Amino acid sequence: MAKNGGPIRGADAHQGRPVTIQAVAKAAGVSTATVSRVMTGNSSVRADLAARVRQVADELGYRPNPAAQRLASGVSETIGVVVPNLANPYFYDVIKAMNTAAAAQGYQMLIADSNEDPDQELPLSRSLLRQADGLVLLSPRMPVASLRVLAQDAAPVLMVNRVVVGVGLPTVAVDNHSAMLEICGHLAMLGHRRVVYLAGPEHSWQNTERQRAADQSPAFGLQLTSVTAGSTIGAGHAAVDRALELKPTALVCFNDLVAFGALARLQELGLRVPDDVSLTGFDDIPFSGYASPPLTTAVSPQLALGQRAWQVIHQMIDGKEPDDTPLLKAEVVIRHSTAAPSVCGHVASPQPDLTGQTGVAAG
Amino acid sequence: MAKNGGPIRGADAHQGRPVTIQAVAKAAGVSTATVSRVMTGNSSVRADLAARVRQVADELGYRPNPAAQRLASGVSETIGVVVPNLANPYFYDVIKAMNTAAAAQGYQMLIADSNEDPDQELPLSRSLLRQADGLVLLSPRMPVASLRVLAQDAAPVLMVNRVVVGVGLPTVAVDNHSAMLEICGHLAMLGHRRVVYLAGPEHSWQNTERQRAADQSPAFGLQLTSVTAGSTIGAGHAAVDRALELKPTALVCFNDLVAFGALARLQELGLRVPDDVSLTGFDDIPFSGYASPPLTTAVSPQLALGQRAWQVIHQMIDGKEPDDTPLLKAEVVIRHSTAAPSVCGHVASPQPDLTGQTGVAAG
DNA sequence: CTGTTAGCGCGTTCAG
DNA sequence: CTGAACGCGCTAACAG
Repeated sequence: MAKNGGPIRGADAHQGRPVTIQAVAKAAGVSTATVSRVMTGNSSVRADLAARVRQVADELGYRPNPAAQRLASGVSETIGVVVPNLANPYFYDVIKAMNTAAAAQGYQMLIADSNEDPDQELPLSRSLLRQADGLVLLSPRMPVASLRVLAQDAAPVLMVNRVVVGVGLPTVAVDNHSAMLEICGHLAMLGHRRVVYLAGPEHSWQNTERQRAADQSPAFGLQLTSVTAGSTIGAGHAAVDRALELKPTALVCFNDLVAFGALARLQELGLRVPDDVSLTGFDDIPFSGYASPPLTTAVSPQLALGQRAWQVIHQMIDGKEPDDTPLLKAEVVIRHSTAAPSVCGHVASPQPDLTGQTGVAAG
Repeated sequence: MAKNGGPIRGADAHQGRPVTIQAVAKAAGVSTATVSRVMTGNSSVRADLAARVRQVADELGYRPNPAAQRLASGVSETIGVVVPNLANPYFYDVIKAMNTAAAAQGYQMLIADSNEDPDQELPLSRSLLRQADGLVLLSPRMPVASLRVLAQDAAPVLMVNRVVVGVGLPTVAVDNHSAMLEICGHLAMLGHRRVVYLAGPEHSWQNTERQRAADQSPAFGLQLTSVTAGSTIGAGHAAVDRALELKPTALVCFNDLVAFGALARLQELGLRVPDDVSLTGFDDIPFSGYASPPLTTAVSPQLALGQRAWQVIHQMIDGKEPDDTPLLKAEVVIRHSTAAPSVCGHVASPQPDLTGQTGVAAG
């Protein structure tokens, strides 16, 4: 009389008690092992028996308890994702792509937001790793020592958009450096000289790479100075005034969000883009093409990145050695926020309604 | 000799075997029950004993297995979230707010994207509900029958931004109707007459509410027609041409994303906002204030909504009857995308550089 | 206050 | 191919 079906002891006696594998087994006149085999589909069961079990399970509305499955098998079909800022369109486009790919294979996503706090990342990561089959770190800002801790757990951990040699973590990343080089080259070709870079978050590898390219721009004849901004619209907005003190003819922004903020501030100041100041972003978030003027930026391939990230982490979970991914290429797309600098410097005098684009050749 | 510590049988023999509660118990010379009590902090344990256990646990790096905890206790400290589109900034801000509130109390978030497919929502919901302590449905599109199925599971399920009477689901929502009424009133006061509403997704309650308000606008003297758009930038972009056939002086958009798309299309067409056509959005996503012109829109309070949603679902999980939440108010914010209609209809002739805002009174 | 003992629901050997 | 039995790691009675 011990285990007779409905142990009425929880609060949910009326109809909420979930159907267990035992209930199905009894109703189908088989053992729980057989039900388990049918449900997982791993072992083989005689066809008619399997059909009967399946039908009974359906009728009873049986759905395995994930916690029990996890405990018994050690598999959760879940991946953890740590992201610095859940409210950045760049990240969530990557997440969406990953999620789509993962969902297609029955995996779900446990997401944690570190709020741009590098010290939060390790604890969050370890916590997720305890519940998920694998972990994806999006643009992690944590110190290398922390990465190392994660790496030696020997669990499937993938870094996206951060490259660190010597830590044994597989990586999928975009080639920020060469795209930023192209952006600088584009500006130089347009005739710009005094340019300022509105830099991103301190611990961001992407910023490091973009900054590195920016620092090389003297090779194109650019005099580039950096001003700290950040990764948000607000940061871009706030950094413009400091940047303008340097009398630049172009502003190169860490990302599109910063460019958005900068654009707004410039317009508040009565400066026109690109007539008075050229402006570039990075990432090509969906809004950038629709801004006015549409932003010149680099298409950081969110979709491909997300898909590739899933592929790699999936392989790792399956115990395969992941294929090495070369850096993904970021295409620079020239839109209307960049043009040749005006002859009279960044504070332009009132001008006729020229549509930009083919402005005055600069000296 | 059965359970002697490190059962070397899995593949991870060297150093990857997690420390179990038993290991801690043995090392501390207490029973597993005591360790459990110390870790959960529910029951009381003699102070010195507790301290010893804690220290041993720390030294061993013990961290409880969540699956086992879940199985034994029935609690996962996880909430599930179903969202129609993981790539919509509006949802993200709500999710981020919820996540922040939830994380502060040790809860995590399992997120599923239904990709605007109403039929995906029920299976996703049931799956999440099996693993989480509660479920939050963001702007669910699923049919009422499905909601009813979820409701009778007697599990904690909360709807956000959808109000359905008669289904027993608690709800947190924004008052879309009155805000939209205000938007229409604002346009009427400016002197607009021919207005078209770029409508949102068919199964969206928010669209229903906004549409309902729009349909009442004849009371203000507006002649409003609706054109189906959707909820994305692309949808707004695509709907403009159809809308313009009606020669409107203003476009009222389902949300800011649609407004963004519409704005871009209008500009491609050489129409100026607001000089030639006024434009309104809804939600006030972070980009709207930075668009050019900045969008007149309604501030759908994402932060408050997310916080409130967490409060309510948390109460439900704790078995309390949730407080009834009145509709949250959405403030209309007038920015620069709306102005009085130009006297000569929507295809304006070249005009002097008037700054908009206080334009000509219309007939 | 503490230890002993059952399970939680399922996957998985191991016999048959 | 199938069933019996064990154990995943932990919490929650129940005794003491």
